[in-house]
Amino acid sequence: MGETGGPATIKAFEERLLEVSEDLPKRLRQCADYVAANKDRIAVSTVAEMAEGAGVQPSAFMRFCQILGFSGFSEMQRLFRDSYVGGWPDYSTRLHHLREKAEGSPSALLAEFVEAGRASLENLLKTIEPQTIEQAVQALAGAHMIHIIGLRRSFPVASYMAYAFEKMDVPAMLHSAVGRLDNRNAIRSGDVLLAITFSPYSSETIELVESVRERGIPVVALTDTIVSPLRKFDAIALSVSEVDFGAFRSLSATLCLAIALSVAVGTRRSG
Amino acid sequence: MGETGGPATIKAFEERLLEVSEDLPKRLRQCADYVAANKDRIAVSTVAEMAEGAGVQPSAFMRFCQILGFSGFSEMQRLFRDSYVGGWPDYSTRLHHLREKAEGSPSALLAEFVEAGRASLENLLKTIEPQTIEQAVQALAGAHMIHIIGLRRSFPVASYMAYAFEKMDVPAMLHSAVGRLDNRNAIRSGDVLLAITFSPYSSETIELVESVRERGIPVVALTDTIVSPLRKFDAIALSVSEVDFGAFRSLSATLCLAIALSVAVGTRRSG
DNA sequence: TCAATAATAGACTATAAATTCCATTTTTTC
DNA sequence: GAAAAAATGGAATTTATAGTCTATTATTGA
Repeated sequence: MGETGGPATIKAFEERLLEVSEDLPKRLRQCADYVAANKDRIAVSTVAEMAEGAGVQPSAFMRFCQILGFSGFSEMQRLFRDSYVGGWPDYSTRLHHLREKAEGSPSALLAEFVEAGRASLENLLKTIEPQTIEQAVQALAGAHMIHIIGLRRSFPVASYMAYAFEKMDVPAMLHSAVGRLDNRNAIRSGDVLLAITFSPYSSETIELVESVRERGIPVVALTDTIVSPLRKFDAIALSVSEVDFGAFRSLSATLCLAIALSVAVGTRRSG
Repeated sequence: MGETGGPATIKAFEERLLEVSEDLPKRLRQCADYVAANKDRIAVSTVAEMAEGAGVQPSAFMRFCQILGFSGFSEMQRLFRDSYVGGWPDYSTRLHHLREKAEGSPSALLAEFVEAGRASLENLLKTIEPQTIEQAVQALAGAHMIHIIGLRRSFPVASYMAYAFEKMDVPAMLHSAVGRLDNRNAIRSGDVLLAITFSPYSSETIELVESVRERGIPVVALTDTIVSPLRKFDAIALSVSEVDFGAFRSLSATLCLAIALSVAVGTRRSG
């Protein structure tokens, strides 16, 4: 195994990866993406594992290693094994460390939000009732068109769901109130409204829900707490309580629920 | 490969090591001493290497592993490898399988996303470098105006940051490409561009970054992995790797970083 | 010192992993 | 739209590595 001209340092490796990954055929690009996102795995995985992770055949992964300039996987792995600095402290130690260190520093802040996010996620699983999601999925999957509304702090959630539905060929429309245009007449019988709102609840959203319910159109709501004003309108309500830190919340749990709901609806429709 | 009763955690391993190493014959004691001092090497070494390090024969090292309660070296190594890649057991493939089977009630799907979100958050803490966030905060806090761009899947993140900045009275402008309006001339000297993009990278974002960098305006980037095209443009890049489900990710980690960054900038400015 | 016991080294075998090769499919080019 | 080139998947092959077995050496106690 003589020296082949592969990258000799992690830095050189990264540069080479960047340089090479410009135009790469499909499978090899998958390798590049997976490797970029999981560099740390190289040292402790087999080709087969890496290949599976990247969603390709082991032979494809081998070719990828060679394109990078190595003689094969083993040589590439050696680079990572040699520069491996293991013994990272575990999550809770790191968290503690970050929190203590320079209170108010950006990374201490990050640690707080990460912790809040984790707590929220845990809580989400505990509080969500399977049958309620099931109802929501059923309603949304049967809709001609899904109308999504969510303003201010809920707008990110609304826009992400709109994106997800679009990707899965589910007919959906985002009511974004751009230019104060009101599209409520686009909501027709057979459609469903998906309303997302958190305290303080936007009046626009509440109003839309109210007017739509009067016309007998089903509403699925993503909201917080059980006292949400949306409860009055007999909607299928999924409530998420997000742990907040300061005035802001990380939205981790909300988005998790949102994306799970979207994917469930998407697969239900095509299935 | 049946379950052998070896230590199941690093902690248990350490206890067992301590307990055992009281009275051990010469060679086995060498093993114990070497392992105690080089626990991190176990994950990336072969028996032969470990044995050489300890100054014993491979077979002696094997016996040592068995005394610790493992079936052999491989089993002991697995403990260290698994704990290194930390609760991130091949989510991409797990979720992939889940989708293929289209099996999975909505709540099972939710559980998967929650689990993926949790792992992503842990990983975020592990990979983010405090000094890079610090740089980003500094750049953003010193800007006259923060211009935010993030399209498609990144749009939720962009819009949430715009919302957060607004709430904290930080001058910020969201470039949303509504109506294909191009606002690039609004970006002036003294401003900073905050670009958010994830694979597949929107060409609009890349182009904007490129044109802005040519004018010498600083760019802070929120992106995934090191192969992101934004790397080329010498931006302050914060990379988050998030587990995805086909085209979707729960964005938990990304939003956590985004909100932490926003709040840090907000307090830095008013402080 | 001698027997009995335990420990060790080194060779041997089984196994798992890396790597290569080629038929098949996909993409490009004319 | 056909021919050429490139990319891919999967099986076959080779190599490296873990794990086992046994003869030899050290250690202990009488």
